[in-house]
Amino acid sequence: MLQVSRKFEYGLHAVTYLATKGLGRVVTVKEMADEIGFSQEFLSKAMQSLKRAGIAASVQGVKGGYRLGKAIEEVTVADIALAIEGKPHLVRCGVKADRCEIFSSCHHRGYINTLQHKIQALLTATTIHSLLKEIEG
Amino acid sequence: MLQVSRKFEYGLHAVTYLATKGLGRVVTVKEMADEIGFSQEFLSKAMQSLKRAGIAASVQGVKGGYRLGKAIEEVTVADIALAIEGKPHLVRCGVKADRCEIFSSCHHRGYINTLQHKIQALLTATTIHSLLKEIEG
DNA sequence: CTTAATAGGGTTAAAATAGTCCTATTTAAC
DNA sequence: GTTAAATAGGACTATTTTAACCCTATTAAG
Repeated sequence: MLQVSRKFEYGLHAVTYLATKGLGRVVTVKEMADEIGFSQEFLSKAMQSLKRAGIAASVQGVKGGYRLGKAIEEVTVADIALAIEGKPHLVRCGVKADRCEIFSSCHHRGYINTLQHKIQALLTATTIHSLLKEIEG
Repeated sequence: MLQVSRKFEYGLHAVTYLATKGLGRVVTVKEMADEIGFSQEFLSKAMQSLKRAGIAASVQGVKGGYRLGKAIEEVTVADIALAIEGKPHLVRCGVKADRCEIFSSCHHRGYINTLQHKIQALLTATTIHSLLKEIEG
């Protein structure tokens, strides 16, 4: 429950790396994987997802690599989650459709949706920058 | 990412049921499973977890069943998550131990922990009662 | 003493996650 | 222009987690 996937962790870590050790240059997946100790191939997939979402930008070819695609102040946890995991689908109404009139299944969908919105709002309000600052400060 | 498990969903739904349709009596797992359309056996496991956590109380034997173990105002989403899924372990530092000096792995653990605390605080602040009220109101 | 319920261990099936492998494309350097 | 180092991405496999099922014990009402 509410555990982040490893791919999300890789992405989060990589963004932090780019924002702290990758300023003014492009960083290869190999460097990040070596430094951090992640699987290069798998981190590569995460970077591709981040690139598609505009969070990272890439340079192809020799001397290529990744840099941030936008200011770190503008990257939220929700952005990274969306880029890597796709739309969060917290709600999975297990109630059979034909029972919907019997019990308050719409209430159910309703309040679990409310919960989802609360979590989503929190993630959207949390930038990577702010997380880094909280640790340092 | 951040998707609730079915068991958690079952538990949440059951607590709501007890709080709305189970007042002043005990409700069997069979009744809840039939009404809501869940697997009886699996819901039973969820109820056992809720009972161990004090969220539900049980009566054994014929005419037995479940009722709420505490006031619905006092049951939070975090309580149900903890009862059913165990301690939330959002953080799973994938960084190899011997790399910890090289990169800011403690920062990493630090800020993902900060994120964890934020989510936990939200779930703890959210009672089932408040969710139900938000929908109705 | 039979029946309807919770309690719970153990096993299996299905789904999601994590990781690997291979190939194509891009581009700097020689 | 050939080579080498990098991203891009499709396809596959292994592992882990989740969901579900089966079976037996225990409890208590009638």
